Amino acid sequence: MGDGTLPGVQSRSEARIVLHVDMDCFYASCERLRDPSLAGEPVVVGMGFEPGESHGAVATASYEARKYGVESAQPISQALDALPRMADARDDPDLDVGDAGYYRPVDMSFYKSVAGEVKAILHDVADTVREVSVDEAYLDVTDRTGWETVADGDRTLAEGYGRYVKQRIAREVGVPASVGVAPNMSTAKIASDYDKPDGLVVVRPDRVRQFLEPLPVDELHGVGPVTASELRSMGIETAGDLARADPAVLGDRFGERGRELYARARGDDDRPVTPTGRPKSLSRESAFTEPTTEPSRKRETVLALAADVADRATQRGALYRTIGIKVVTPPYDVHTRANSLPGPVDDPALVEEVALSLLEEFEADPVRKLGVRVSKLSFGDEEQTSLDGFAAGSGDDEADASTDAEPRPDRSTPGEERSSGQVSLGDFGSRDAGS
DNA sequence: TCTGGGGTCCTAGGACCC
DNA sequence: TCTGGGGTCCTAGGACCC
Repeated sequence: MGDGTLPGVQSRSEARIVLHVDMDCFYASCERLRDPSLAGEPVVVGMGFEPGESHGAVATASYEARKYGVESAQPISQALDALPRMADARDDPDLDVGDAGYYRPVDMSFYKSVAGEVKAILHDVADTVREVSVDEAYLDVTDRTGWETVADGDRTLAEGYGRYVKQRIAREVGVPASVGVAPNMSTAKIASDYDKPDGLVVVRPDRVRQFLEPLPVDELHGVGPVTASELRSMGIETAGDLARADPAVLGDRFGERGRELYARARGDDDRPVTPTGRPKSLSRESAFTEPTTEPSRKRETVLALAADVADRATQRGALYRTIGIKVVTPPYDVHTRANSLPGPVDDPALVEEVALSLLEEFEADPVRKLGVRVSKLSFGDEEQTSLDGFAAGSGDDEADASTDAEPRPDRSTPGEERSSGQVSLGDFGSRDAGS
């Protein structure tokens, strides 16, 4: 440990510097941004909070609301039991206004606009930014700062940089963030979570192992309830236990993931921070208030979801090669069905048709939730692996690189004459439809 | 925990090909 | 109808994450 105690000096290290930026209860913070009177109040944001709706779940709870036991993913009914609506508390003499909260419906487009301001800062402070979700990103700032300790002893330049990023977000956007700084992604992720909200946790390269050592396994990214309880049954409670376990045994038990977890627990993670990529799939789903058997309701729902997904794909310039559905039957059995096409298309009518035909199998089943998904996406500006000799512009395809907003202009009228310019679809879906 | 919505990655078995 | 191996694609399901 006797490194770099000289004033402002180099303990020269090749270690990377990765920041994980995690916005604190982001949706609630956004709500406070447009309604400052919510500052310091319990705020709950979720689906199903519109007047007249009674099912849905919590997307985000402010830390004040969490004190009452409100958690994200909690059913709305439970949240309301733990923390009544302010409006109800005012009307009801039995309820205490001091123990009530503010409920807001999710307003994604607003949150995205706030997130856009945050992202602009992130791209300004880092060369490489990987956005994981609307409220979370990894940054590689190796070239912008260093692991050198500064004069007063224990602090590093990297810590100052992390503080700077946090403060810029707070000052310029007005929302709090927690930042983790570490030599790799998995440790940075844990660090940002370590002192939420409004945290700044720095894990120097020489302290990674001791930082991870005492953490319960389920705080590792990638360890959920199933893996955690299996690990515990093996006597592995902490990251330290995991780091000392036999990697071969972990490999046998959990496959590739086991070996990966072992490495992460030891602080070994050399995944580079790669820029945010294209989506791999697009989906839309919705739940019924209660399970339904009615075939017509199911079909209508699937049609609406299909139209929605296809529309989003079109807007994002995505072509899809696989169309699938998801059917959740009571108690909570998830079934998926999918069909792949001979080549990528942008064809809303086909999404509806395929989704409906896949649904037929569940005609008689009670269903609590339905979803439609398109996957195997490709994008207009990518190199088009030309399908069965169709060669979308054989010879000179760099010419249409500019048409990325409208990848396949030939596809116009949904319904009639499909596959005019696209790959021929053959008798898609006739697999179980007979003939 | 009686469970919302949008994603990612991994695995396993089968079809099919050489 | 005993049988080899290697590779790819597809589908379904599972675990996990925010």
